[in-house]
Parts: sequence; C-alpha cells; structure tokens
Amino acid sequence: MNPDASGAPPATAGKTGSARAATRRKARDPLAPDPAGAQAGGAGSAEGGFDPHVPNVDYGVLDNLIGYALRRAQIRIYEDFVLSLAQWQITPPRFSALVIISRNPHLKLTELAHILGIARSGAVLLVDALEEMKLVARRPAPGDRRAYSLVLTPAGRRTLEAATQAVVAHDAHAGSALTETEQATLKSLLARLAPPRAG
Amino acid sequence: MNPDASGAPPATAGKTGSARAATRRKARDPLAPDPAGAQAGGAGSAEGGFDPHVPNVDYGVLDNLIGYALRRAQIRIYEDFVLSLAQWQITPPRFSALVIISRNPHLKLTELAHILGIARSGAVLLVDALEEMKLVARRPAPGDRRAYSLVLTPAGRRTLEAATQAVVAHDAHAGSALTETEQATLKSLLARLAPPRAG
DNA sequence: TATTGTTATACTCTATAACTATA
DNA sequence: TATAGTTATAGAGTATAACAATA
Repeated sequence: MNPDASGAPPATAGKTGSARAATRRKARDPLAPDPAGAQAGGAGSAEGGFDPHVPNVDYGVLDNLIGYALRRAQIRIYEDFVLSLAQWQITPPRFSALVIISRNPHLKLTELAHILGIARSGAVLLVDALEEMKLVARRPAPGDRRAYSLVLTPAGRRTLEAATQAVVAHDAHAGSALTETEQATLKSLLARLAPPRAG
Repeated sequence: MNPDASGAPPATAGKTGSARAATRRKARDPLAPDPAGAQAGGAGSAEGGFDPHVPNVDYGVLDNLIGYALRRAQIRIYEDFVLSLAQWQITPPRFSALVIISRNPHLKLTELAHILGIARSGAVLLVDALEEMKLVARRPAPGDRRAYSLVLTPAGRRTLEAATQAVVAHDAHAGSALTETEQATLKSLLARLAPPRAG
C-alpha cells in the first residue's frame, strides 16, 4: 500500500533503550508530487475545494449562512497557508505538531494525539514523518519504558522558526485588508461562535 | 472497489434519449455506518478534527493567528452542521449541490462541478448519490445529446426545504452568542479576509 | 479536435481494531 | 487489566487520465 513499503530496510535497528525499539519505516510525502498547481481541493486540504463564488450563479441560502461565509474564508486562507509552508514540506498538521511539541516539550504521543484531536495511529504517522525529516526526535520517556518523549531537534527548532515567520507573514497578509482593531474584533467574534455544546 | 459494485444490476437500461444512457451504479453511504459518534475528525469532515483547545497546553503562535481562530471556529460549526443534516443522509457537499441545483435549474454536470469547485468525476459521484436518493434527476439537455440537465425532483424540493430549515436553525444556533449587529459585522469582516489573490 | 459524462485508478487523510511490550 | 505505541485495514473524499458518444 505504501509507495515505499517495498524495500525500505530496517532503519535504526538498535535504539537507545526505550519503548518498542521499533523499526521505523519511511513516511510519505504529502505535497511532493502535486502535479497540478492548486492545493485547496488537492492533497493538502480535503475540505472539498469549494467555492470561488462563480459569477451569475445563485447561491441561495448559502449566502446567508455564517457557516458558509466562515467556510469560504477558511478555505481561501487555508490554501495560502499550505502554499506558504510548502517549501519546508510542512503541512498544516505538521506545523501544529511542531508548535505544540516546541511549546510543550516531552509530550507523549498519546498526549500529542489528544491535543491535535486525532487518533493515536495518526499521531504515529505524523511523528514518523517529522522524525524522518529530522525535525522531531523520540526520546525515552523517563519512568515509562512504553512511552516516548517528543522533542524538537536543533534542526526542528530552526525550521520551525523559519516556518513560523512564513506563517505569521501569511496571516498578516490574510488580514491585511482589516485594521488592527478589526482583526481583534474578528478574533473575538470567532471565539464566541458556536459555543461548545453543553451535552 | 466499490462495496456494492458486486451484483448491482443495470438499473435503467433504456433511458429516454439523452447522454450516455449510462448504467448507473449505486453510490455509497458517507454517514450511514459511523460507529463512533463524533463527526468532526471522522468521515464527514476530513479537515483534521483539530483542536478542542486542551487546558494547560501552550498553543504558542497558533493562538495569535487569525487563520487558526478561523479554523477552530469553522471546525466546531462544521461538526454541528453535519449532525444537523445527518437524518437526511445529506452531507455538506450534497447540501450545497441541492441548493445550487435548486436555485439554478438545468445546470449541466460540468457546470455544477465548476461551481462546487470539484472535478467532474466527483460531480458524477455526487449526482449519482443524489439521484439514487431520488432527490435529483438527470434530464436530457435540450440541444446537446451529450449532456444532462440537472433538476430537483419533487422529493428533492421537499427534502431540501426541510434540510434548509435545519441548516438555518443550526446557523442561528452557531451565532446565538452574537447580536444581530455582531453577526453582520462578522460576515462583513470574513468577506474581507484573504482577498482573492491577484495572480 | 474539443467537450460531456463516465470509469478506472491512485493518493491523502482519518478512523477502528488487533497486536506487543510494558505498567 | 489497562495503557503506549504500532500496524493493518478500511472508508470518504479528491484528483488525474483515458474512453465513448457527441459536438
């Protein structure tokens, strides 16, 4: 199934002495091929590449919905976000993971999964990729030989710093049509949207 | 590949007299199984089920980004949106398609694909599902025997009306913490976000 | 030759469930 | 028995490319 599952030899056979001493395999490359150009509906997003708001089309209720306006804006920004990180082979989930690991070192995989809101199995794949890129390292978790303790490598810190600059610039561009005050208003309104359901 | 590609017999062999007189096959069921409960990271969304904002976690830059606030809000709303349509087996892309077809009858498949921002092949699958649900019909396109003309069936109109009510209610709930004025402000700010890139 | 709808195929992302080694 | 990480498998969504019928 995996394009490189074929002959990839056991990489790091003998590890320092923690967890599974697993035979890490190579992770694949979410944005390497991308023969088309656009990203939104392609590999990176999966959201459904909605809505350039085609002229002379009646969008009906859709145009009255906050949710739809949100979605539209989010898709536009998301595309650009992906592009701004493409040069480092960093996808949005990877970026989030790097930031979280950076600010909360020594998380375990399960904790990372929980924070990112994904399944553990997904976190494994994510960390596999980041580890192969030499940005993140699995370290033995003190006191629990089942677990890993995730940290950024020096290269990871450097890359994250550069990527963060790009992201911040991207975000500034996204909001560039708004004043500082308006941006603050927007954030505060967004935070008050769809209050977490009680049930 | 398709779970029900096995024995599904040719449905409508002889059609009225347009397009391919194709042998339509059954479409699958995006939200029928859903053994878990939550939708966000599951089948419906694909966005990555981010971010319940776990306490005692440092989110670093993420908390300063408009894009991230947007994403967060969008995911929360999206989950709820999916749930509010689940009883009709209508997913967000299906809802959009129904609305678009309703407001712009007699679109061709290719036009629908363009409006929705998806590939033609995806539109085929989408319409397959809606047709099988008896909500949409392919009619011969006058003047072009290659093409179909998409219309809502009576059942499609009824279902769309009910679903629209649910969606509107959902949207009202999503914005319920905001005043009317604030909602208007939010929409206007969103519309000004990430202006379509010139290039 | 171009276009419409279709089909086949592939790839990404995510999830669940079973498995292992620890606890 | 429960938990951490892993692996296998499956399902939804999208895309590209090739094809038949028609323009």
